[in-house]
Amino acid sequence: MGRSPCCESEHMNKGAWSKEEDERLIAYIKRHGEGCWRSLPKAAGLLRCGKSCRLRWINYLRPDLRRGNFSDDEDELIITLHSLLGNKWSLIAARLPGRTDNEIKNYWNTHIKRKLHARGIDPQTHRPLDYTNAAGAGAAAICANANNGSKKAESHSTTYEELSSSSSSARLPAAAAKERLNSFASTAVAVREEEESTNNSMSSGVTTTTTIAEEVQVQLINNKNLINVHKDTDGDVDLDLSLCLSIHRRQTIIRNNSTSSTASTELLSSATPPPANTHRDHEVLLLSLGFRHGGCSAPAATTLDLLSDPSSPPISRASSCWL
DNA sequence: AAGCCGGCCAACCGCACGTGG
DNA sequence: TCCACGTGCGGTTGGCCGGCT
Repeated sequence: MGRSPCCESEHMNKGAWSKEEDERLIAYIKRHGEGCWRSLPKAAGLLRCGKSCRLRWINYLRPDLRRGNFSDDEDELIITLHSLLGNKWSLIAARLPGRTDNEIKNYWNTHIKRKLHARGIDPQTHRPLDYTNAAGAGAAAICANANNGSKKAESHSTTYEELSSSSSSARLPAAAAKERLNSFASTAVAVREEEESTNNSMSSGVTTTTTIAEEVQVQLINNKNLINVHKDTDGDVDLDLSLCLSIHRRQTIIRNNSTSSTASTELLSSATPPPANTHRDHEVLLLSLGFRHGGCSAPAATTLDLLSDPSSPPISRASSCWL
């Protein structure tokens, strides 16, 4: 069953790489760039499978790698990101320039786990060890789900009901989440107002449909996309993830250029549309907004609804896994 | 000095995903 | 829609090394 291994040939080298192999690989990639890993070994004259070459390059030979000990700041960042993302090492590595997923994974298993145990914290659940032991099946199920990123099939079935029916400490921090989202929506409005005040005429124009008072609706037409932030009169907030990504980028650009309105305008005009890999960008965006990952990935172009009260009717969308 | 043991980490393995035919 | 293929990801393995007895 399945495909035969890529390196089934008996004539392939395995195990540690020699200096000569490293040099060959580096020289080849310098000349031809990364990619086409399957055909690379033959072209580079290496008796290795493509996977092995890719791994060696990414984890060891890449020039932008940052070797050496992890700093305390990196430790804390890894712990924080792990509490948000679970064992999504590649996502965590993406937030630590120069570090690889493999390196972080190893570091987690050999250092940080012990460090957290010493602090009395369960490294999987990020809860106090005594609490974790007594938390019951509900919380355990959620934590297991949160740390089961690679086994995706069932995680999308997680419902608000399931989350809120588990132990009280595992319940959604609905009020806090709502507050964060409201804050983000307000900032989005501020961005719109700033754009209007600068009276810029960029091609990705801005249209306003309502006032800010009770109902906020921001529509930013960014190249081919429409950004929609909607705040109901009862305080619930909806926003389209793929599109608030653009808002987020605009915010960043504006912050970085707050001293020069001209520069802001120019940069805003060149703001890029959401990338192809929106799935991952949604996760990064939500993290940056302060949301906690609850076990599944945000699907592309979905809408995030936050309910103001845990007693509200359950939602069964995948997006409900963002807490 | 020799043997044992545990930590560390590079590398491997199997599976899932995205894409193109 | 299905399948094959290339690639990426997370879990696991195994060899090396240093400390301890």
